[in-house]
Amino acid sequence: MFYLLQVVIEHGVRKLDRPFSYAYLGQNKIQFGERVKVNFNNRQLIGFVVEEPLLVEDSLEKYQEEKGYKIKPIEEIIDAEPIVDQKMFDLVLKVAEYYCCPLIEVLKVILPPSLRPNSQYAGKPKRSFRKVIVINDKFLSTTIQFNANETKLLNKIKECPQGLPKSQVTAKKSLESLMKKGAVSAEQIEIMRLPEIEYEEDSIHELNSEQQAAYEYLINSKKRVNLLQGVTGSGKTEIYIKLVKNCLDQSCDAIILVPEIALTDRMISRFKAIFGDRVALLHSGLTDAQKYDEYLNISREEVHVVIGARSAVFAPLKNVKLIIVDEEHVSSYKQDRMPYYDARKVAIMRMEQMQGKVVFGSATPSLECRARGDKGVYGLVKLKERYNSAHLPQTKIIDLGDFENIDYNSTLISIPLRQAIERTLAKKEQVIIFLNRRGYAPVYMCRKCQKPLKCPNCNLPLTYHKGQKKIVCHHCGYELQAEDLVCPHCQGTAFSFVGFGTERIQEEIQSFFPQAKIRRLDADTARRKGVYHSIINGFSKGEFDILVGTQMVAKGHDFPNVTLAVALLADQSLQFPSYKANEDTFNLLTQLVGRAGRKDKEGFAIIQTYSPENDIIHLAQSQDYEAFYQYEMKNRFDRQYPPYTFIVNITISANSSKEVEKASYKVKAYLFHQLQGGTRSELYGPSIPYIERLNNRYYRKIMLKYKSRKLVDAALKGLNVLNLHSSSVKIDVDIDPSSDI
DNA sequence: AGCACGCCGACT
DNA sequence: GTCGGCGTGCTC
Repeated sequence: MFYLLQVVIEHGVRKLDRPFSYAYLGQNKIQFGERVKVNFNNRQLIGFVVEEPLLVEDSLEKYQEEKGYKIKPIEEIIDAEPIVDQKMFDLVLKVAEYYCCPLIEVLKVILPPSLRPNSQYAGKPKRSFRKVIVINDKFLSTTIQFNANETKLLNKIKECPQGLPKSQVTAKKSLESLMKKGAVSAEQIEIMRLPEIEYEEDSIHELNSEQQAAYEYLINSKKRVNLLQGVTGSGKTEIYIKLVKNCLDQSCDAIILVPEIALTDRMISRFKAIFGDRVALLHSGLTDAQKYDEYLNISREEVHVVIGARSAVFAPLKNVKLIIVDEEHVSSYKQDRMPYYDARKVAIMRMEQMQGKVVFGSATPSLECRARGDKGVYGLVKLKERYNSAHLPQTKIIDLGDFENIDYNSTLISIPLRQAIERTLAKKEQVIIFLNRRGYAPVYMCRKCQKPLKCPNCNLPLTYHKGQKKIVCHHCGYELQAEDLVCPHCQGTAFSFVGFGTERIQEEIQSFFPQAKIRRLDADTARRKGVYHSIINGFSKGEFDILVGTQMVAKGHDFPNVTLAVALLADQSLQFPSYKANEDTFNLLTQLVGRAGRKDKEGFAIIQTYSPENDIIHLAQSQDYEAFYQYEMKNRFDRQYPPYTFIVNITISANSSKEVEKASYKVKAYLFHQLQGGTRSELYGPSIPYIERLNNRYYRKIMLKYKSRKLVDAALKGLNVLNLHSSSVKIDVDIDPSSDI
């Protein structure tokens, strides 16, 4: 007699993505949803029990003989209780199925690090206990005499309803005698290492009539998914708060997804002020121990609202009936590594399962989302009033190709731009300058042979970092000291740099405005913890005049004294070889321009470009989302990209270019064969991707466009068992990728 | 993923 | 004659 277990093992490999049978012969309870230690192919691994154990009456030997394969007993039960419940597991199954990725990989993302079925984390932070002194209940009904010291300690203990931590007791003698008399005793209590959330006092605001109408629309909508499209400053947060309150009033739970916790502290503060202890915050800044406690805290229904980034969509709340996705258009909701899930899609799956509602909020919704709103697949409600009534800045496009605008002093900081900065500084107002490239110069070139230095692992140009005196690969992190460098082609020792990064811009602007205080915000300066916030807060308080930086400066945060926002080179994101380049550029420029929108002062924005006639740049200039939406939908239709089709990126990689070449043609031939007869799909490639080589691995890409998923599913599943000869070959499947490169 | 098994080349 | 390269197959 034994328990038969179905166990998935920790390796996230397609070939092993199925349950293996194990036996449990012990006397303890073993349940579905617990982790176990198993011996798999002579190695110690962690597995996860995916079915309720089955009691088999036969002996293990007899059963093995019937089945014709060996069934090993498990080594150990890790969890005393299930760590995933049936409902969550059903969601995990759906996600793994939709995204064609191993089940175990999805189990790993939904769990905090120390609960993951992964040997790497074995024995990592668990519960934490502390010894406390508590009053004995029985003692309350008796009368015992105490001396002065004992009474003092007793009163101190009485003040702590949770018990007085033993470490805080200084009068050890008195404690001893109190314990002897039976008045108090020592107990182990579990402590939660949850982080404090800072917030300012606040209460629920009255909704204006437009907000109220939108709120009622969302409450009454019969649609599973609803889009709340509201211009910046229209007060979407107020509506979120009302929706969450309504949800809690019905004893249901809610999840609020935000793109990045760091950019959302105002909203978090409001939620915390209004819902207090019922709110938990999940983010990457927590320690493993905190993540563990937070997971437990949420599972035990101590909280009913969870705010967090992408993975918070899996928060183990038991009765979620509302998921709000703020800034729905942001691409960070899609995970760009295994498992390639999209939190927006998972939110819909989870609410379909729970019969709850999804609310997507955005000022500039993604085309997919808005198109579904227009088609009536999603509900759609708009907010058009700005109730903080900041008006749009005057936006000027500067043609960098026009010699009138450029002089020998700088090719990227045009004459009109310099004048605008000068005017702004003269008024004691602030400037934001955006350039999407960090470092000093993106190309470092030998003067003798004119060849740029390239990364030996990735074959891409190395970026010059002047401050650190280094030449760095931005893709793999490879770096060289800039001093005593020798050209690998011609042995030349003199180098020059081409192009601009934020570091160089900071230097040039400083030379034009020696008196101005300038700070830079990019992945280099924000590397150390807290630097990001100190720069943002410092700029907000007016501690410096000009903020130069990458993407980071365009997002979130309202700087009341910024009246000039500058995109130095708008072409950069426009030229990006992705079908989403237009959409990303429009969003980026719209956001950046919005940074200079002021209530009481006149705001200005400058967009520099070599293509001043470009439609997207003009649409961003006029901040006209509706026009942009119409324009880009036509573009997507003409080129048959989402939302008119679905796409899948299949990336093949191997240790040599020969291997990857061979394997990619094999994959293409296989898929082509499988999709024969299906008229609603098309294959492109194999092509050489933008990053052809990374860390000495070679890459090829195949894109699949489809309208119906039917045949596609079977074809992609077949990749699991496709024989590719060489073991270094990997196939990565990204369903609904965030871009097509 | 990670490991054992097995079949060919170039060494003591 | 043996050591070790990595192609192949298997894991409850």
